[in-house]
Amino acid sequence: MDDRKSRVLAAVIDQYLESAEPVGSRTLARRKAFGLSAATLRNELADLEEWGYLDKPHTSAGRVPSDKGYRYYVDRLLVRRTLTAQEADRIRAAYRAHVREATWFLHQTARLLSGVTGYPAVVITPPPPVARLLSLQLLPMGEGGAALLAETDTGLVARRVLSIPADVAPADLARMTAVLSRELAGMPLTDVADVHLVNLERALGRHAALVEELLSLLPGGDTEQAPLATVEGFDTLFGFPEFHEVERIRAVWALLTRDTFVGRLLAGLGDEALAVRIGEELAEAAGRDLSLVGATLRSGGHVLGHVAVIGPRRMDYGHVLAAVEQVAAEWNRALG
Amino acid sequence: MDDRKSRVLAAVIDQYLESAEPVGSRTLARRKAFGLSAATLRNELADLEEWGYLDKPHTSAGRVPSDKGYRYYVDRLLVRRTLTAQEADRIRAAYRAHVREATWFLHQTARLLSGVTGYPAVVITPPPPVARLLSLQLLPMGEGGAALLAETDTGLVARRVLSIPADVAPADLARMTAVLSRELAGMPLTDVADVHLVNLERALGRHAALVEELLSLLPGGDTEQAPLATVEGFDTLFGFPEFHEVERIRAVWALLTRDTFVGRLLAGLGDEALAVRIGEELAEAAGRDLSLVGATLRSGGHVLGHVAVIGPRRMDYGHVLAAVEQVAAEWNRALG
DNA sequence: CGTTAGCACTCTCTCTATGCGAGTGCTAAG
DNA sequence: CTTAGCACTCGCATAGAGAGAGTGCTAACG
Repeated sequence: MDDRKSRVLAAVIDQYLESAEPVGSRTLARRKAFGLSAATLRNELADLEEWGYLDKPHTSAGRVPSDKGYRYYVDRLLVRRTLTAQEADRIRAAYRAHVREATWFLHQTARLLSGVTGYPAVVITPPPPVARLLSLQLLPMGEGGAALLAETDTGLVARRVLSIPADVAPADLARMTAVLSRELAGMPLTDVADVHLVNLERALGRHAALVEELLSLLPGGDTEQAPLATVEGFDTLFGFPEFHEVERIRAVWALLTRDTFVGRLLAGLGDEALAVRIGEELAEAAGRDLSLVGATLRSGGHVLGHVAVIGPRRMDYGHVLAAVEQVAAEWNRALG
Repeated sequence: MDDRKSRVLAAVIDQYLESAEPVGSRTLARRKAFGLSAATLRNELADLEEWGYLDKPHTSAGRVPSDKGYRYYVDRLLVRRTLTAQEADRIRAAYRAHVREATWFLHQTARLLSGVTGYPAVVITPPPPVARLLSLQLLPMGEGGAALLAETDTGLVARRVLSIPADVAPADLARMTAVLSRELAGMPLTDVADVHLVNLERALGRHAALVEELLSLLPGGDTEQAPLATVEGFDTLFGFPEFHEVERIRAVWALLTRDTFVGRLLAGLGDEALAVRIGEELAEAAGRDLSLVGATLRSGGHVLGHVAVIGPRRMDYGHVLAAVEQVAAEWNRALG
């Protein structure tokens, strides 16, 4: 792949990112100043196609980048764009808040990314085994109520507000808190829901069953309905020609809301700081038209979660990469 | 409107609800056993059209119900269906949880309604002025953290977990809690964000500014990004032929996620226990193809919020009405 | 030997014409 | 009042023609 071919490939991709339509030799010769005729470009295009960097929708159409083409483009040809001052400010401002709830922050991060890039964004909370319980408090809360607050070693917090039977006194709650803190410290959050400690039963007597039930409502318990993964900015997809048929949109929606998909996808990023997945690399038939730019979010050494922009394969990779990078950097500065 | 015309109107609507296609005299005569010929039905249809109960997409098409037709159908012709045992069980089970956070319950309710009916569902939290602060606690939470818990007279709870400067000791938090409880009790939640009490400043000294900032993060404060209204089950719309063009879907999405729309819409239900809004009754050009079946949710005498199923105007009103009614009843039993 | 002009060919997309089917309104007879 | 018959109206699907854009190949050029 010599230098000229690279430039041709880049030109095709740039053009296609803009127009969403197959790029022909003629338009290419006219638009970009190659100093080459259409005929010469045709030869170059034929080579690039043969090598797998370009596809042809049908015999007499122009060329369209293939996964391999995009991959080469992202890895080697992309001119890394910097964000505008406004965009950078917006990202910085988002991480100045005092709030430090995991879900709130993750939502915030996804919304921010979607807003800045104009594509949908997804986030996922830590893979369950990671978050370990640090402290656990059961606090009286109004009449017949109690708040269950759990802090984890990722520095973030889970909570539930519950109603409890009338015969449980504040003193009982305090005793429960003491027992729970002692018994559960260091336990993965996932396991808390299934806890059935003998010690617990001895210490708490008749309230043991109640406490167990309450614990099952913490995140990770099967009654926790809040999805681990969330999607923001889905509506941006309506604007792209590749999703102008309902079936396409529907397929993407189904994919993004299928509870295992986003999770597995982002978990697949492992601990790559900045990752790009293009088309079939998503390992999902329905995701053939999609690409992803994701980052790993850490807090205190742990992988806390992943965030990613998911958009049409025909994505403005330069811009998105810059945005994701910046967001990850701010996150790490604020919570790392 | 004599009895026979009513039966014809009902037949047209029933048929249209099923097929989503204009109903002609011929099909009507064939399908439903009227003992009348197509020609006679044509006369009846012409009358119903003249009176405004039916529309014609174009001269030589069949008839389609108008808003007025649907309205008459819902008010007088509808045979009230009962839910299946499974559906009823599902609804009952959903309200057995111990959790009593407003947002959790509202999400749950919307998800439930969408799941049972097969249409999208929306909920909205109480109109701001209603929820008044009962108690407010600031609790130490791990290192450099604090939980701000606010309970309101609607029996539900708002909370934030925040980070605080290192020089704020647990004792400081306790003092703040005492001051805040005294000063803010009874205040509408909305106003808390804007609070600037002289008393507060005297009692808290150098921490006053911090507390004010923290308070602004409670719901109602403008930094609270969580939407008041939420939509569940949007994807059900993909299945309906009336939304087979992206533009339609997009318009509905825009409507449902426009932060003022669902709010105004549901607020418009006032305190009607069970309300139906059809097409133009939604008072929104883009909502012409939609209908809504909503209920008012109360807790302790207050209107706590509204929940509604929003779907195509061509909706299974009988089923949806039964489901919404049942959900509202269970809600009131659990939280009323 | 790389580059370019020319040419025949392919394929999609748009436009137009045509015919079919479903439905209507009207009229006249039962 | 009901019904059969009939002429008429639209929408929609199908087919054919033509334009436009693009391709591959060949042969000439510097």
